[in-house]
Amino acid sequence: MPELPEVETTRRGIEPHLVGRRVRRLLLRERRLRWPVADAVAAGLAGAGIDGVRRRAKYLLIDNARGSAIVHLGMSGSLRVLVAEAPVRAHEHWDLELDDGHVLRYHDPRRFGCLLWQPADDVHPLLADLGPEPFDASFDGARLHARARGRSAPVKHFLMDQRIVVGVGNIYAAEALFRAGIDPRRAAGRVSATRYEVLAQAVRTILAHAIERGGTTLRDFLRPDGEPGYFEQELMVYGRAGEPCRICGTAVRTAAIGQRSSYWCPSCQR
DNA sequence: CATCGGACCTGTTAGC
DNA sequence: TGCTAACAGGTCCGAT
Repeated sequence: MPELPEVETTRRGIEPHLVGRRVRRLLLRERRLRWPVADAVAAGLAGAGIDGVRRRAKYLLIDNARGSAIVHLGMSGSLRVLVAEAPVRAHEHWDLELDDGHVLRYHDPRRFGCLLWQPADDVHPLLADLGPEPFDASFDGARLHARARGRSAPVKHFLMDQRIVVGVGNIYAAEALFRAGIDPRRAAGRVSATRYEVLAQAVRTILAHAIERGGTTLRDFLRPDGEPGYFEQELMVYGRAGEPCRICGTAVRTAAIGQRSSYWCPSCQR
């Protein structure tokens, strides 16, 4: 589910409810997420005031003076702010109980997400090798072109590599490559510097627009207020196999690229 | 180092 | 209508 726009939408939704609040405790119903939830997380959070809610790549960081809780939503995770009495549904694996009677509740049927603890002044290994944020100045076509040199893997796969640039997953890789007019199967090393400049801008444009729309809801993504995201209505190729390209009318193609389903317009993308 | 396949899970949908 | 297989937004890890 969640790529950068969904995670950022989640961050913006929960931040005003969390910052300045004190955590009563972490209520864990199921520790078996991507990695077992360590006792250090509850110990790090309990009793401390929340200073901020940040996003790095597709990770959310809930900060206090002792460190940060790291949340990843995996494929099917979502967070909502609810009153503490709200009935618990299936797959709601933990609650962060706040001092104002609300809880931050985590829902994740597939349990590919995680909840980790990062002590202050420490960088968790998962965050150590991440590439630049798409909206940072260090992300540009020149960097993409340089890193792609000699790579034979498809450019779509390259764009989804979080060491190259963070936040781009299967949906937005397809959409950005469509916008840039690049065939997703093309070898990363065989895309020109000029076209990488176009692609970098396309990534920023697509992600920014998706954030404005509250992300993409395909099946179960919900914003923290329970509303779906509305970017699905604006998808140009993702999930549109056989349907006419919105630009030229050619049937949108689909095929697996690196084990992931991909969609593109064979006429607009070369 | 780059690339590939498998692994982790459950729910929904497509196809017979 | 019912059963089964395929597939789903992520990404780590080990083998090659």
